[in-house]
Amino acid sequence: MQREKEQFVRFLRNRGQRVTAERLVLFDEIYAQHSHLDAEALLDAMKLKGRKISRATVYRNLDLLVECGLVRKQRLGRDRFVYEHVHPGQRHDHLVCRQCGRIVEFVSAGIAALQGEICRAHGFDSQHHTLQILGLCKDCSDSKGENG
Amino acid sequence: MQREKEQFVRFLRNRGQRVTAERLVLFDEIYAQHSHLDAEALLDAMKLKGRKISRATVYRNLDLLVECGLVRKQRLGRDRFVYEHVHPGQRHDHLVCRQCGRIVEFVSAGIAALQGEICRAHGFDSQHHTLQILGLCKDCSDSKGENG
DNA sequence: GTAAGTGCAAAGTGTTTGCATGGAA
DNA sequence: TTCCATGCAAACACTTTGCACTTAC
Repeated sequence: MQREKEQFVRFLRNRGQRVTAERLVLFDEIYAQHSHLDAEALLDAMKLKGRKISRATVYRNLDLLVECGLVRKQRLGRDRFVYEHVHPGQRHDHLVCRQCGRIVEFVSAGIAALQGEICRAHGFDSQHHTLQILGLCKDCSDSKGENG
Repeated sequence: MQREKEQFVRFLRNRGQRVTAERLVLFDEIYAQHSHLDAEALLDAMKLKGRKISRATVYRNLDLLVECGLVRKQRLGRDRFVYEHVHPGQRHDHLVCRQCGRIVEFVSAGIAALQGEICRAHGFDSQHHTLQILGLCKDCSDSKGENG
């Protein structure tokens, strides 16, 4: 995380952008949490810490982190964008529970191979992929079985 | 398509819902086009045919077709939902060009296997998946090479 | 000191909803 | 005749933007 923070600061300096307290605090929060955050959750987390940051600043800086390559922005089932810090090397995808919204990460070597193969076949120059598997997590499908 | 239309009509009757001119026209349009439509495109297509249908009706009936299982609703790269009629049997995924927005379908047997495997490993009861590969299509990456 | 960042509120975008009117069964 | 469907406009949820004030450099 220290390495990533330095990367972020370097990125800002290179572009003549400023290293503000808000940016650092947001960075810390995103890296402190392992989970998948949306703007609202981030806003709440900031408020809890007594560090109120405006919604606009949250959105603006999330985009900045995405540009920097440190954060990934995706829609996972919901209407909102979900942000997660990029794990070095470890490319993962998501299982999303339609009932409770739980998001589980998984890593599968097979997908990278598949992606390459498909792109070759269609003359695509692929940058990345998004794979979501939607369904019911264990807890939800168990409790569904009990009621039904 | 005739078979699907009958399925739709049966679906409506079973639920005590009505077979309206708007519903049939929308159905026809979605099945006439092979492409991936958003609500706006559908609205425009209707207008072009001199058959004006309100935005609300378009959205309401797209949802109905999704419930009926004849239409798939997804976000593909863009902010809008994209709708496509379901091809019988042929499960496919999408390549999305980030430059021009072109959407190319592909079928890969490997993904279904992967999906099953991953769900088993995580105790998930999977309903379906969405795989998007984002990148540059051949035309866009060629013209990029020329300019750069 | 100067340009970039922030907060606020207003504007955008895409989608959904409430309600009066119209139309299928 | 009865309700469901439609159209319209207003409401919605999330995100972006304009502008005056603040602050990093």
